[in-house]
Amino acid sequence: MHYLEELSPVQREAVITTEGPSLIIAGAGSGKTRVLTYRIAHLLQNGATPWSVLALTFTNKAAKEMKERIAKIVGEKTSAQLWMGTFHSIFLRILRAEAEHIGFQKNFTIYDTADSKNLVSSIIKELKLDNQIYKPNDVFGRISSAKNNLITPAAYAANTQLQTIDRQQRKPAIAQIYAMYAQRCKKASAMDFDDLLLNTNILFRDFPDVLAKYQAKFRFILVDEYQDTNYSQYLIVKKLAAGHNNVCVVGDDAQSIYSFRGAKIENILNFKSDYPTYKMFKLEQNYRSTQTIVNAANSVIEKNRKQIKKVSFSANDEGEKIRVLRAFTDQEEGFIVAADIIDTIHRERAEYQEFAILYRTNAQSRIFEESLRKRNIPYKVYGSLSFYQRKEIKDILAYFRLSLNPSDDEALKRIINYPARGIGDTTLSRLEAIANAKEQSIWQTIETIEREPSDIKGPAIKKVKDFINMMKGFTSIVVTAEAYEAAYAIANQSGVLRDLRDEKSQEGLTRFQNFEELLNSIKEFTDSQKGEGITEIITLADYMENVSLLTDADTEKPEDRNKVSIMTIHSSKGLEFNYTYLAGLEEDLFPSKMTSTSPDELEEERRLFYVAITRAAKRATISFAQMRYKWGTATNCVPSRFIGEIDPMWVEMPEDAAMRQESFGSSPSFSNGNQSSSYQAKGFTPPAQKQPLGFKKVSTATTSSNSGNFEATPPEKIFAGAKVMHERFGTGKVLNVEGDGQNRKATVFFQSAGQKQLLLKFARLKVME
DNA sequence: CGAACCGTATTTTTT
DNA sequence: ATACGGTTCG
Repeated sequence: MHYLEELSPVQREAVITTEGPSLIIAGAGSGKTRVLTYRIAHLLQNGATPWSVLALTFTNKAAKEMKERIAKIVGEKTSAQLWMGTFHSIFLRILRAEAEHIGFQKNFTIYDTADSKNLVSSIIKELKLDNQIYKPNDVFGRISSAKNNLITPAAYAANTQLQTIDRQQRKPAIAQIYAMYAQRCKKASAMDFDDLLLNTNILFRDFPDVLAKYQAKFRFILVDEYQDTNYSQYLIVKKLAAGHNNVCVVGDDAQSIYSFRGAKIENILNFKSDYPTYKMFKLEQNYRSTQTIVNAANSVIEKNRKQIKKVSFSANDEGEKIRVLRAFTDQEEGFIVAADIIDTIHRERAEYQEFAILYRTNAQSRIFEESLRKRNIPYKVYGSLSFYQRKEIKDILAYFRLSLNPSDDEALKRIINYPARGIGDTTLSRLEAIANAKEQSIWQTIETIEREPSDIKGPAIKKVKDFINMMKGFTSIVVTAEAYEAAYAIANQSGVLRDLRDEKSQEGLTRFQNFEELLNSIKEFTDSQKGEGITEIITLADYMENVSLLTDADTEKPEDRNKVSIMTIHSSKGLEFNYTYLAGLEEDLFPSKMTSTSPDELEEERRLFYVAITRAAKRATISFAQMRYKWGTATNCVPSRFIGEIDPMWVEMPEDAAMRQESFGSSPSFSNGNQSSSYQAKGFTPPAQKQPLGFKKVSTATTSSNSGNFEATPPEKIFAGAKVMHERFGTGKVLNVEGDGQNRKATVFFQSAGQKQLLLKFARLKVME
C-alpha cells in the first residue's frame, strides 16, 4: 500500500473515498493526475474489476498518460481492460455496439470537422443561399452548439428563441440547413463529433434497457476536467451515474477554457445540487510552481467573478519574479526568446525539453519556428496541422473510408477524381443532384445510373462506373486482407501511390514520406494488436476505428523528446515546463479581439492567462511586441491588460529601451515608414526604406509561379485623376482612392470593363505619364 | 475538363 | 502571408 504514503492528507482522502459522489477541486499543479490514477489503482486493488471502471478524459494524451501510470501500479493486463479514454472514443465504442438501436449500421463513418464543413457548404450552395450571409463556419457552429445542447433539427425549428435570433441575423434558413445536414449524415451512414455524444444521449433516452445495462456495468465513474464538459457530456455522465451513484469528477473552475465549444463552467459549479450527498476535496497546494508564480496567477484570477473560492498556495521556493520582455516587432520577439533560451541553457545547464513557448493563436507559431531554427534549437510544434489533416493523408484515408462504407459521400466526393480520372465538377454535381433527389448515396446513384434517364453523357457514365468497379475491388479486399496489405493494395491500384511518387518537388517528397509514415503506422498498429494476444486478422476497419478520433500529439516520437515545445495555451493545459515564454501579450491578440466585448468571454481569456502562467515550474517569462504583422500588414500593438493585472510585486518590468538596443542588435525589418514615430520616440531609427519609389516588382502572393510578374506602381503613387494601365483591363482613369496603408482601394474606370474597385495591394496597375 | 490566374477572406481556441 | 473559391482560357 506504499502508494498511499506518497499522498498528502487531502489527496489521500480523495483517493480512498470511493463510494458516493466526489467533487475534487484540483488547482493547477496540485497533483490531480496522481490522485486520479491512484484512485483508480486503489479501486482495482480493493476488488473492483477493471471493466467496471469508466474514466473519461478530454484528450487522448491525458488518457494515454493515465493508462501508462496505472499500468505501472497494477500491470498492463489489468489497465488495458479499463474503460478509459476521451468522451468521444468511449461513446464511439458504445455506439458501434448498439448502432442498430438508433438506426445506424455498425460500420458508420465519422465525419471530422472538415467533412462537416464541406457538407454544410454544399447544402448552402444547393439551397442557393448567399454564402456571404450563410458562412459555412458560422452555420456549422450553430449546428454544433445546437447538438451540444441536445437540440434536434425539429426542436431547433420549433424553438422560438433560436428562430428569433436567426431571423435577426438574417439567417432564417439555418433550421432547414441543420435538418438537411442531419439527413445527409444519416444517409451517408456518418456521424460527426457532436453526434457521438448526441446519439449516445438519444440511445440512453429511448432505450432504457440499454441505459440500465451500462449503468449496471460502470460501478465507478471518473471524469477529468469536469469544468470543460458541455451539456451533452454532462447529461451522459448524469444518466450513467444514476446507477451506482459512484461518480468522481475532477476539475478546476479557474481552468475552464473551452466554452467556445460549448463547455459549461456551471457543470462544476452546480455539482453540489446535482449530487447532494457529495463530498468535496480541495487540492490547494501547488507542487509544481514557485511561490511567485502561484501568487502571481492568483492575483490575476481574483479579478474573475464566477469561481469556487479556494486558496492556491505553494510551499516551494519563492523563485524569481515573472519577467516581462518588450520587443519592437514580432520578429524581434522571436529573436529575444530564442536568445534567452540559449542563454538559460548555458547559464543554468537546462535542457531543451524544459522550455515551452506558449501563444494565443496558431498563426504565431511560424515566427518562433524561424527564430529557433536560425539558432539551431530543436523544437516541436504541437497541434498545428495535425498529421491526419494533411491533404495526402486525408485522401488516402478517404479511400479506406469509402471502401468500408460506400455510403460515405464526403469521402467519395474527395476521391472520385483523385488522381485525375476525367470526372469533373459537372458530372459530380449532376450525380449529387440525382442522389439528393432520390435520397440515396452517390454510390447507389452511380450503380443504378443507366436505368434512369439523366443528362450525364455516355463517356462520363463509363468513367464513374470504372471508378465504382475499382472501389468494389477494394471493398472486398478490405474485409479479407490484413490492414497493411489492404492499405497498400488500395494505394497502389487507385493510382495514389504513383501520383505521390511522381511528385518531384520538395513538397511532394514530404507528402510521399507522410504517406509512408501512414503505412508504417498501420503496420505498427497491427503488430501491437497482435502483441496484445489478438489472433484474428486485423483489418483496415479496426485501424480506421482507432484513427478516426486521433488528432494531435498522439503520434509522439522518441526523437521528439529533448526539444523545445511550441504550442497554443489551450494545448498546453495539463502540461508543465521549468521555463515558459508566454508570447504576444498584446491587446486584441490576448485577450483576443473577438472576446474583449463580452465580460464572460473576457473572464475566459483571463482563465486562459491563468492556465498559461501556471504551466511554469521555475520561471515564467512574458513578452509582447510593439509592432506585429497581421494579415500581411504591419500593425501597432498595445501591451495586454493582463500584464498590468498581475500584482506588481511578482513582476519585473522591461528595462529601458536604450539598454535593450545594445543587447539585441538585430535590425527589425519594416515594410514602410508609417509607424516610425513610435520607434523614434524610443530613440530607435528605422532603417531607410529599401524600396525605391517608382515601379517595383509585384509577385502575387496567390500563385507560386512568378509568371505573373508585372511592373506596377506602389499603392502610394496611385491617386485620383491618374491615368493607369491594367494588365487585363487596359487603360483607365482613377476616380478616387480610399482606405489607408495596405488596404487602400481605388475605384478605376476602364474603357473595356467599366468601373472597377481594386485593392491596391494586389492590383497590377501602372501609372501612365 | 483542367490549369492558370485573380480576388477575397482569413486568425481564437479543438474533440 | 497564405489558402481557397471562382473565373477564364486553352
